[in-house]
Amino acid sequence: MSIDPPGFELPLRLFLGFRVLIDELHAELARQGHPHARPMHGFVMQAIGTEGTTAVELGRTLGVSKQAAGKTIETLERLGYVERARDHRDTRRKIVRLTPSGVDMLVRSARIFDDLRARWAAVIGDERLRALEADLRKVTPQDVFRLDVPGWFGA
Amino acid sequence: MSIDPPGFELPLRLFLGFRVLIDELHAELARQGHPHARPMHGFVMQAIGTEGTTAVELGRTLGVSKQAAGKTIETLERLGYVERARDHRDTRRKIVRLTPSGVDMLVRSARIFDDLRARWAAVIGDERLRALEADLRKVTPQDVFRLDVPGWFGA
DNA sequence: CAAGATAGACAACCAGGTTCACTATTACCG
DNA sequence: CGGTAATAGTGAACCTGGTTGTCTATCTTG
Repeated sequence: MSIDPPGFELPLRLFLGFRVLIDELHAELARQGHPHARPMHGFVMQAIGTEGTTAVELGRTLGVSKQAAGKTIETLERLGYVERARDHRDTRRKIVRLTPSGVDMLVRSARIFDDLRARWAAVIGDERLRALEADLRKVTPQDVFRLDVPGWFGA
Repeated sequence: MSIDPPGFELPLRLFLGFRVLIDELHAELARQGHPHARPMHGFVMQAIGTEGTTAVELGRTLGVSKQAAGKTIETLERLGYVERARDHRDTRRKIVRLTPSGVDMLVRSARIFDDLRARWAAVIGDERLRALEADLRKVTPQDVFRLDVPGWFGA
């Protein structure tokens, strides 16, 4: 029959948990040869997927304008994570595809996230972690990609 | 004996949970007369506290440069949430203090966060919510203010 | 009292987002 | 079949909120 914590702790803890995972991911990615990876890069590349996509499509997936998506693609291209080729069936379109380096980054990220999850499981217990994930699924939207991550904070 | 979800779901769910709470907070704040409140404003004002602070101090608390803290204070000042007065014992310093409107916003935020937490409790159960918070405390840093919230995502 | 530290402010820059405007290409329909 | 409408990409101008560097004014201290 303990007293409830103040309501503002919950969002803070959620955000801190997110930050801890993301920070550790990128520290480890840097060690594994991806020092320029940024939090949103992996996320965007996941949205690009193995099939490739276009700027307009990516913008829709991420919930940002096509111009913003275009800028992000440019950055990723400079870093060598994606490449663009024109679509021969529709010469307006430019297909964005992951390069081997981009795929490597995603593969490593997946492995690191699994390791981090295992570390959490070791701390709080396997059952509790699964319960935590199940509970969060109940109070969050299903569509995991429409984070509107970029820019949501200042808007 | 179910299969573990992929590790990348955990950070996403944490972030989504955070976003849901913050978005609902600001929708409700807008309804209650604070339509210009932004996610970081409440956070920064919490860091300013009832005692007041200075730009340099605030920057240290938040983990940003004093210039960035100064810009944020300007914004808050334009919105009428804080005011600056010079310190008579050290005329270099300018003390930043919450205005009544700023205090009102914080008070309302606290109440709304409590309500939102209660809604989560109704969905996943009181015990489970407490367990979730307790577990997150185990895997996140104690110092809740050094979020480095502003700008961490792009850096 | 001179030298160093500190507070605040200004400028230039960067990242990433927005909207508006424009071109090139494709799709549709009378 | 051809003209109109829709779509893909790009550029420009602007906003926010961060950064570093520099400068002045004001303590603080040896």
